[in-house]
Amino acid sequence: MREQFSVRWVYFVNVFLQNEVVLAVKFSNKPVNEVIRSKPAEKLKKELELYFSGEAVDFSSYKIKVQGFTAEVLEEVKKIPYGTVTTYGELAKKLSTSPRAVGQALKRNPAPVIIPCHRVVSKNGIGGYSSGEDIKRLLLELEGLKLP
DNA sequence: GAAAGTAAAAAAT
DNA sequence: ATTTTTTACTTTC
Repeated sequence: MREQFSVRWVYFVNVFLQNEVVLAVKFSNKPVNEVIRSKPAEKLKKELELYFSGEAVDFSSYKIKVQGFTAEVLEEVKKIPYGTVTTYGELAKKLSTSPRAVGQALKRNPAPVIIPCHRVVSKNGIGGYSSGEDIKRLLLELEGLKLP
């Protein structure tokens, strides 16, 4: 049983769900046709709309479809509070791994925004982003951060 | 199993 | 300020 919907922002943010587990989040310039059946999906859509209007919303209770090392990294990422950033190196220290491995895991993150991987930046610079660095910047600005 | 590719960082130059 | 290791994990032979 699949559910999906779009939220309008700079782009359309398309969300795909299955059994209350987030399968994927994608940015595109076209919306998907909406299929919502469950309450949690409806709630998530409202929370996303709030988030994109500039409110501090916490998505850390949502489940994402990932396993293994990637899941461990994403668990840590979910703990980063709204409006703050951390570095690949610091995450690596917590997980006793290397910054590069952290980057690998974040690249494989299927659900940007819900997993706030845009709050992980490089030590001197912004770092990369799977949906484009420009989107990463916009997300950080939305959370009230100033970038050099 | 080995080799190459990463959204990085530290060390050396 | 640029280049060169070092690094741990995945992906692909």
